[in-house]
Amino acid sequence: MNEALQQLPLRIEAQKLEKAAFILKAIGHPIRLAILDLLDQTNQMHVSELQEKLDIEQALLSHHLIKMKDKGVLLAVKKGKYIYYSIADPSMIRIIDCIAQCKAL
Amino acid sequence: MNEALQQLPLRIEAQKLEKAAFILKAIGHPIRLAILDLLDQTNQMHVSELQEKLDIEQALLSHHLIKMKDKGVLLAVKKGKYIYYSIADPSMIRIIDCIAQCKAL
DNA sequence: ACAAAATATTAACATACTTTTATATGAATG
DNA sequence: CATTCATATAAAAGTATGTTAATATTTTGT
Repeated sequence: MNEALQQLPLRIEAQKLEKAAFILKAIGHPIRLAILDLLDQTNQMHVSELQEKLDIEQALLSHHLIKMKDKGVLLAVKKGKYIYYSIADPSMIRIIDCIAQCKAL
Repeated sequence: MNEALQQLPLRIEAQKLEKAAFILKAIGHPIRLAILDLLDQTNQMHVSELQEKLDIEQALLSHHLIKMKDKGVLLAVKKGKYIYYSIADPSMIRIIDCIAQCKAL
């Protein structure tokens, strides 16, 4: 990203812009938003539970979960057979709430 | 997107998920967030003003503006020589504020 | 140890996004 | 009316993303 953005009269600093864009890109997909919505409600769920709710291919769900985990959006904790996913950062929920309440959508 | 999502116990309905994802994808880029930040502060700006602030290629800026306009994020009004862009929906600003204030970023 | 269940990994493909360079359009001005 | 300024469009190239299908890994129960 452009260096010059560093000295701009933006309310959001360049580094934050990068991070925000990174997060938005990481969650900007219907399946991912659905996952976040479910995890926000239930605190945590394992993959099979999510798969049942979402009714999508196992590999596809796994892919989305891992991508979000890799990008720091989700946490994964293995408990025996299952892997429980949860939302990494509570402030993430505010973005989701914001979307959920956004009348424009 | 998966039909079955329609009957899910999600707080956010399937259609809203699609729209939200669409918007998030449309704004999930550092340059676009910077544009939104500037437009939010100034209400409206024409392309040259934005270009000066952002210091990026004219064609690149034009591309981002038009994409956001096509996706309903921005409005464009031609006044003689200039084209003024503004944020289409005020509730969009809440998402941006949310991002700006998000400590996690 | 074996089979089944839960999840990840890989490869392949299609599609979409970002950027650059070059060119076109249309409005304003001397 | 020719030029300059503001902006868009097009083409090309590189990169990233989403999806499917097939296979592998790990854990559990028998």
